[in-house]
Amino acid sequence: MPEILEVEEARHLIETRALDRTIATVDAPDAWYLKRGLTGDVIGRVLSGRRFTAARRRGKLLLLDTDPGSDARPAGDAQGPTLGLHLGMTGRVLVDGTAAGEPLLYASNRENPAWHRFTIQFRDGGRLILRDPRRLGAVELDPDEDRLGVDAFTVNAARLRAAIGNRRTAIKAALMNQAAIAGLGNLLVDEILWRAGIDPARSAAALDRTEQGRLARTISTTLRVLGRRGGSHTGDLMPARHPGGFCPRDGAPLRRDTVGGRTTYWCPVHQR
DNA sequence: GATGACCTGTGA
DNA sequence: TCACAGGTCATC
Repeated sequence: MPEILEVEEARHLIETRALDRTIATVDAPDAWYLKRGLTGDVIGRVLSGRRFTAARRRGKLLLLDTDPGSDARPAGDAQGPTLGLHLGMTGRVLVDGTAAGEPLLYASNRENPAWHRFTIQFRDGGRLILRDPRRLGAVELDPDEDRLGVDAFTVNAARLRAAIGNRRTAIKAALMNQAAIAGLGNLLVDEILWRAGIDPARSAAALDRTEQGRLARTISTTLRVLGRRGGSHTGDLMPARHPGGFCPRDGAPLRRDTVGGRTTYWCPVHQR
């Protein structure tokens, strides 16, 4: 389940393995996967001959900058377009056959070429693949980065207050709103609110200053701790996050509700 | 602001 | 056989 931590792993993989390699061809067999009118022909023409110069990330959106390319193109372009990659729910990036964080898994037979929604073939023979069984990811060109709010890794108390301080919606829904704070998904938000001791259904605007500060620190700490552990699924709440589960902190039966349209596990004893 | 559709693999 | 998972977007 790619949330900000998994996307960051993918970004790092691309940064260390896929920059400065000339693109030969692009294989985009799934037209539905290309957004905003983009076609396989266009993306192939636009990217061939260029190299990725930087791998950036804003929230869950991967941003790959390109160089001007060497072929006949309008002179004076300082750089080429930016490729935007969304991993959706099941998307993973592979560079030369390896995926971020899972060096051995893809050596198994859990590989299906039909899941390769987008492939970049480099002239050196290697390739970057976006593998996505459920097709909820996306590829676009020059995405609008400003549709996303402040990146969750940079949240502090002041930014949190500015982003969601006066929203009337449930705090969980506010934290998952990518236009407010970019990067947090269902699992991370449940873990964060559980750690911070905040009821996910409370109005975001109802949090006082103390709670805002605690929540901001918890977001920061949780991202760093779970990032070191290996991803969104390594949270302390995760093993108990199933029907009949008990709170790992105080042993109370967890509640399972729908908040912000998503399945939510939380502890009615210490989350208030 | 809230809800459902999109899509398909997984597990009960 | 079917509910469920979940990021995002259109629509209510």
